Amino acid sequence: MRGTLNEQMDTFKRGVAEIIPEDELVYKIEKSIKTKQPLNIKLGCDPSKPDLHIGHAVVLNKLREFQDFGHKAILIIGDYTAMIGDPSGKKKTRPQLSFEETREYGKTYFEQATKILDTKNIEIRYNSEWLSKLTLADLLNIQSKFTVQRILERDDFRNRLQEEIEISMQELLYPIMQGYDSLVINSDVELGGTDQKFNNLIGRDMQRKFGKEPQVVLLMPLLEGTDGSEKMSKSLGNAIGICEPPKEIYGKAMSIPDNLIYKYFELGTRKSKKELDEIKQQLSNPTTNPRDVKKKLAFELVKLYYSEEEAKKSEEEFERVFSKKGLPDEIPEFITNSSNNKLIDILVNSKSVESKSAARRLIEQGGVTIDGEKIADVSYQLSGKKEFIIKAGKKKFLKVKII
RNA sequence: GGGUAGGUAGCGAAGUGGUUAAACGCAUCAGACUGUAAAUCUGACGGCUUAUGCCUUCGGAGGUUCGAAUCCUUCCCUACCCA
Repeated sequence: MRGTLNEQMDTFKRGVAEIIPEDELVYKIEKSIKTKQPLNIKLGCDPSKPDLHIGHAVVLNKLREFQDFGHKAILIIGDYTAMIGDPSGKKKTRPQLSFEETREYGKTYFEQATKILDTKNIEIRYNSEWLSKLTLADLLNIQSKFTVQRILERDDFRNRLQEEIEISMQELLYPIMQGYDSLVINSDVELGGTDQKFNNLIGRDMQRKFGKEPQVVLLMPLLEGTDGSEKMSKSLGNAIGICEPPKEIYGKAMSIPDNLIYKYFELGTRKSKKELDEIKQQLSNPTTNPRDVKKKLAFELVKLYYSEEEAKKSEEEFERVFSKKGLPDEIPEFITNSSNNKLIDILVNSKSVESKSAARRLIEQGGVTIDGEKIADVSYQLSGKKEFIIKAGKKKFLKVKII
């Protein structure tokens, strides 16, 4: 254990949306320092989508901070609950996963999460360990502590009720099961996004109803995706995955709207309070081009998940390809023979576009260049050389070799 | 069990016998402008050997019709109300 109460609280409060209740967290930390006992910090993980993005990283970063002060991270892989589907923020019922799938995804989750977490001070638990053993009588006993009204208070449910969108019985049970996890592992603090507030509070209730000291709920803001409006999520296509290639991370970070730069710094990186203040100041200075601050952000993110070297490379390529309209250093090759040298076919056969109609559209709209020259002729054929560089749309490059 | 309203392209939502590959909005893609921003403007947005041509699409299957997303039969699914 290390760190004073103030050091810990300062760190833990950074970037946080809500601590319920804060004075209990103070109490728990004081107790922990006095008894030299680390706190149990719970984080529930939904293994249904094993591609972690920097939205997930927000909470993982916070968990890492707790670890850095010596507290114990307990990752609950919700393999059992994933078979039900978490209704959080969803208007529709999620697809259910098989037991095998959730196990496999859980493993992937852990592998990716350790890009952020300290592997030493961590405990991984699958909630099937206890949930699968519950008898109907156990479940009835747990359920008897809660009322239908209490569960329906949740705004997801309320909204769906109002909008006449189905809610399945098992979804209703989801918060109960998740809350039960807290009881079993004796969590002192549960981390989550603000969308997890209800679930996490049920955990608090659960512990209290069973005579345990209730957990503190610490909620992190949700990070908007690259589109700047929706919450970051892979299915919305606005996520920056932490396992994506460095150039992708860099490029995607550059595409976020300016007003999110600070938030990304605050929630997505490990910058200190002082550094954050500097960034804030730079951004408010009218002579600063926000692009330059954004470049730092993009650099920082690549550095965080890869290395400084990769970050430099990504930055160089970004400048070359997009600022100077040059070529990336790796271009996929496509080899074709001279009897099939129609541009439109090459675009389709190399899977650069989805269909022939799409290829035609792209050409007609001026989105295709060959060796830097715009081609507007749909029936264009490559000839005269053995090698061509085709650019289709904004991001797709193709090196065509004719044999 | 009874009643009512529904199921249309990635999503939302028009259309209720023909000029409908299906209005409109969102999302997406491309172009212009740029900082691969954002905003804005323009265009595209089922597929095909580009054709004022063909094929596939309006929950599934069958039927009526010269012609169906639209009418009929049947099946499946959802919500709401009553019990």
